[in-house]
Amino acid sequence: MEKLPGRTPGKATSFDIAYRAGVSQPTVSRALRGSPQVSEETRKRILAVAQQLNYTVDKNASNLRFQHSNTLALLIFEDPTSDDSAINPFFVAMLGSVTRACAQRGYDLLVSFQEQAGDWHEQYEDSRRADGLILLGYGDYLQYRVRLERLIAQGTHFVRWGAVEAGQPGLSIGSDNCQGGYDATRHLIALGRRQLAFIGGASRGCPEFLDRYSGFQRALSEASVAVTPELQVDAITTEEAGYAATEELLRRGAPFDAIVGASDLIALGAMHCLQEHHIDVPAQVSVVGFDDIPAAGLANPPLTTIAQNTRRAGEVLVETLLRQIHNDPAQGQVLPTRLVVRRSCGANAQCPVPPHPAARSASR
Amino acid sequence: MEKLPGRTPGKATSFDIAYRAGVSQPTVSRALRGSPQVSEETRKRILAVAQQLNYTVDKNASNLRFQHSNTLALLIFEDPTSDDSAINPFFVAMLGSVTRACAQRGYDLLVSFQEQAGDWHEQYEDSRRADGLILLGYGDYLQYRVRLERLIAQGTHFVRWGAVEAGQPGLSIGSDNCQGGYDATRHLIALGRRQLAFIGGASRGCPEFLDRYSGFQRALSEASVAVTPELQVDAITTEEAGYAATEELLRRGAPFDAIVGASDLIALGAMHCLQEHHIDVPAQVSVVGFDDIPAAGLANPPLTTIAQNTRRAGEVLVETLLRQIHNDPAQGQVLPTRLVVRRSCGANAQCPVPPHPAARSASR
DNA sequence: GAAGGCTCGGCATACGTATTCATGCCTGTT
DNA sequence: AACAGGCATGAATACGTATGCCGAGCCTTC
Repeated sequence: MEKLPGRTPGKATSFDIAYRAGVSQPTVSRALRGSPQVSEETRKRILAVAQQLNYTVDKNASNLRFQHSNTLALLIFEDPTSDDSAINPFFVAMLGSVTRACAQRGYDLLVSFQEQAGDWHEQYEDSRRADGLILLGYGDYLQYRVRLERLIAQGTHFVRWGAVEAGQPGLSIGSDNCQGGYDATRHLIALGRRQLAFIGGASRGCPEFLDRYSGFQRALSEASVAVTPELQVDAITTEEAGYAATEELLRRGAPFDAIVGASDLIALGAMHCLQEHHIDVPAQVSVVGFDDIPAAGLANPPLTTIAQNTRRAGEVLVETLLRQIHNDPAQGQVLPTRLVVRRSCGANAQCPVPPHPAARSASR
Repeated sequence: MEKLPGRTPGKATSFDIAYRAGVSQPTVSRALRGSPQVSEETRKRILAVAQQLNYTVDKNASNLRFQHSNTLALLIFEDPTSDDSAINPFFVAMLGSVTRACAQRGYDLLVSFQEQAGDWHEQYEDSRRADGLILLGYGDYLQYRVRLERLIAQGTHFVRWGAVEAGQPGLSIGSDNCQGGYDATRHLIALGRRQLAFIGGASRGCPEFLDRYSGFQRALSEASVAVTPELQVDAITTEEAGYAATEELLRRGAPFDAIVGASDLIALGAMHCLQEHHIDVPAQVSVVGFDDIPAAGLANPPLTTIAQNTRRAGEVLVETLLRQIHNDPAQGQVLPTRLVVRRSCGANAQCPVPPHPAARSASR
């Protein structure tokens, strides 16, 4: 069945090029893919025609032939906030980083928000649609464990962002949350704070928060500072939760001179609550967060925080996933964090309030 | 060529299902797609086998057959900031909204950041990879005009987010920037401010900013307030630029009691600069932004701003694009904005400082 | 001068799905 | 009883690309 010579109304195919260039379709394919089997002269002729016709390879056909999609899928698991603008800023940074890492390697990126209630059926579809999956979620993965094992049983390639734990199915990439929590706490202790509160998940399931808390604990015990149970409050990672948790803290009445937030959103909420109660940050209470989201630097005072290396994280996630896809040896990785000192902790104080090392108590 | 009965190591195909169910491949396809031509009994048998084998339709083959991809592409044009975390938060909200709108309609979403220097070649590829394109960019599109016209000539379906202007190639969806600028300015005037500064693009090319500025101008002239050239400063939409522009404003020495920022990032930068110079917001200077990014509500004081309806925007973008793809009549749209009053303007002041209507001058 | 190697390009085919056309069976009607 | 007609399904094919295999020239070499 020979292709008609007339300019097809739709997109040009390799048959159209072949006809115009006076060669066969396979030769066109070979020429465009740079096969050495095609003479330079023929190749040039074909390329000229292809350019003239604005030809591009049909990805669907190409993918079908190659049996892969040249696409990765980023699945973002998030609590159903119902408000679009409330996407966790940290995820956003990851999204940007993953996108660029994919582009660098010539992969397309499919993005999908997985409402927690969402049927995992989509994942299966995605698994045919993409060569591999990147799972991004702050929350605890325990509820997804069944899904993960199903993915593995199905032979789907995937990597997971989150706490790196033994016994978790699949490969995990994550920040060193424990060390981060430790660094943040040590910094506060070095500034003379002795009554430290921790907001966000001393007892909740989210593994990242647990790790950060354990770093917090370690720093305290190393400095021989007592851990006060009244100064531990749970919170999910929203500003509102941080605000509410801080009110709870104030209600309890135990004095504190520093707050470690398990995330920046929590820390920002805490800062607002304190300011609302006319408690000066950092003069009376130091605040430190975790993540280094954009809003952290924009806050007043700018928030001291533990930065996660999102750029590197995206690269490692993509690279690890690709190794897995290509059946190269791959393994989980723990990424270092970095303390970013701004003003909310009381160090670097360009504001008129010097960081007095003396212990303070929170006034109501 | 009959498919071998053995369990193929890779993914199950419709032939595998057919063999197990004792029917032919076309019947499987028909059954799964819900064709009335297949008897209920046969359908049930086929569905059972399909489920048992974890079968899903191969999207590449399906798309090839259907001649479409069931996928939309979101192209984000952004100044090369080199820092991933610096993705414009407004775009992020749009991304979330577009993602959900796509998911609702059963479309996949491909996301790609187009560095300004990036070769538009990618777009062509995308155009085969996706059924349509959503173009998202704050900047001025003039430099892309050639590209846009090329897209049209190529018959590519696309919609553009941005200022809705006559003469722009293609369909545009955008907020009513002019009205937004007007509302923000009127609000400040109603609060008694009379020396209003505008930061961000009175003269630059970005059409959105120009529209916002023209609304600013209209509000001033309606209230018979003079427009002071010394109080207009250009800035791109980053916090640093807003900060720098405000310093320039202070350097010029002309008194002002309010600042309209062409975007929230600019307004936040301005606020920081003022606070750095010990100028109280809102007591001495009111500040209003535009976009209502998450950081606006988190700032101190919380930023009064003009909110764009990102949720609706995503829906309209997707819907319009799909209409275009299906050759239904479609047209550009202007979306209403909404004034969100927080504290940075001086209204709603729960802080001890009442909004004195008396004119103030900025101290250095 | 003939044989072998090398270069280049065409033929056939496969990837997995969805539709058009053809076929056989069953039912109902005169 | 014979035929029309509807119904369920199978056979064939198309979507566009990429590659194994083979054949046709051409050059080299003894």
